[in-house]
Amino acid sequence: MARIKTEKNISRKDVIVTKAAALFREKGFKAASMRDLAEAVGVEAASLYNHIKSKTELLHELCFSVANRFLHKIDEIEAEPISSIAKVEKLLRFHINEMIMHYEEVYVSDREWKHLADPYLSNFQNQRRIYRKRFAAIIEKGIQNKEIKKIDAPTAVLIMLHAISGIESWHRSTQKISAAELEENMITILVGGLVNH
Amino acid sequence: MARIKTEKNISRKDVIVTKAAALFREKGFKAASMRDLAEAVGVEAASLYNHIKSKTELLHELCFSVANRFLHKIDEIEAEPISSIAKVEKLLRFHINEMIMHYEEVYVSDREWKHLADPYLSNFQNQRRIYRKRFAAIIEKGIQNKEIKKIDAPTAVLIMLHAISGIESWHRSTQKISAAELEENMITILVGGLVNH
DNA sequence: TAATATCGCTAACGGATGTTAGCAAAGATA
DNA sequence: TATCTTTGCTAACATCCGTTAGCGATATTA
Repeated sequence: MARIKTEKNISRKDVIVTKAAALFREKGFKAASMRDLAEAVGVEAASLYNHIKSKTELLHELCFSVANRFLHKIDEIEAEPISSIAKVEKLLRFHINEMIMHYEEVYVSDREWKHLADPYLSNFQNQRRIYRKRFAAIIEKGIQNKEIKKIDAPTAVLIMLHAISGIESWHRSTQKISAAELEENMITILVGGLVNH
Repeated sequence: MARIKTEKNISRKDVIVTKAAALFREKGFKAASMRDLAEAVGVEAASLYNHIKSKTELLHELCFSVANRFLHKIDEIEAEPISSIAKVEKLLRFHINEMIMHYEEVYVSDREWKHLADPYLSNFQNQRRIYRKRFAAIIEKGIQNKEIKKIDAPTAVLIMLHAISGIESWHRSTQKISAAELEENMITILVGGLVNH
C-alpha cells in the first residue's frame, strides 16, 4: 500500500495541492484528470478524496492563496512613505519574484480561475478587480505627481501584469538568463515605460 | 430542419470556425464541448461533422491562420528601410490591432495551442520560436544602433507579446477607453520602455 | 420535374471523467 | 496488546465527451 510521503509540517493535502499546481499548469485544469494527479502523487484516484473534497477545491486553494499573497503585499506597499514610482517598482518586483519562485501556483491562479464555480468565481473576480484598481490608483497618483507619464492608468496596470506573466516562457526556455538578470531587465523596460523623463 | 445560415463568400465551415473561436475563448478548448458549439451554431452536434473533420481541426485552423498573419507581417516589416525602433513600433501596432479586431482568434491561438496534437503542435511551436527570434533580432539590431536600451532582447520580446495579450482584459471591461486610445497608451509605455534616452 | 449532392437529424458507440461506497491495511494511542 | 482513526484500495456509478452510422429532408443541377 503506497502512502503519500510527507515531511514535517507538510500535510498530505499540501502535497496534493502542490502536485495539482504543477499538473494544472502543464495541462490546464480541465485537461488534467484526477487520475493523472493520483499518478503524480503515487496513489489511486479515489484515495485523493480522503484528503480533499473535490477537484475544484484544489483550484480554490491555489487561486485564493496566491490572491491573498498579493493583497497582503499591496496593503504593505500602500502604507510605505515612498514615491509612487518606487511603489510601482516594489510591486512589480514582488510580482516578478512570485512568478519566478512560485511559478506554477501563480500561473494557474492567473490562467485557470475561469473554472472556479460560484460563489468562489465572483469572489475571485472581485478581489482581482479591486487589486487592479488599487494598483491603478498608485499609478494615478504618480501621474498627478508628474513622476509618471500621462497615460491611462488601468491600461498601464494591464500591461504590467500581463508582461510579468510572460515569465512563464522564461521558465520553459532552455537557455535562460539568470533570475536576477530577468528581474532587472523587466524592471528596466516596464518602469522605464512609465517614468516621465 | 435548421440550416446554418451563410452569407456570400462565407462557407458553413467558416461560420463554425468563427463560433468555435468565440467559444474556445470563453470556456477554453477543453471545456468547450461540441454540443456547446452546435448550440451556438444552431444545429445538432453530429451535424457539425458534415463540415469539419474533428474538434482539433478547428483549433488547427485558428492557430495557424493567426500564426500566418503574423509571419507575413514580420516578413513585410523586416524588408522596410526604417529604423529598428520604427520596426518594433510597427510590429507592436499590428499586434495590438489584431488583438483588438480579431480578439477571439488571436486569444485562442495564444492560450490554447497546447491542446494541438503532433505534428501540428511541434510545427506551431517552431513557428512561434522562429517568430520570436526574428522579433528579438530586430530589437538586437536596435541595441547595436543605440536606438534601444541595453537589455536582453528575448526578454523584451516576451514582455511585449504578453503585454499585448492583456487587451483581453480591455475587451471584457465594462468601461473601455477607445481602441485608438488603447493603442496609443500601449505604444507609449512599451516603446517608451525600450528607447534609449 | 427528375436526379444528384448537400446537409441535418436521431440514435448510439466506446471511452474518459469526477466521485462514492465499502472494505482492508497501517499508524497512532492507550 | 487492544482500540480507534487515518489512509489507500478495488469496484462501480452516472454523466459527459467526441465521433460515427444511417436515414430523411432540402437545395442544386439537368
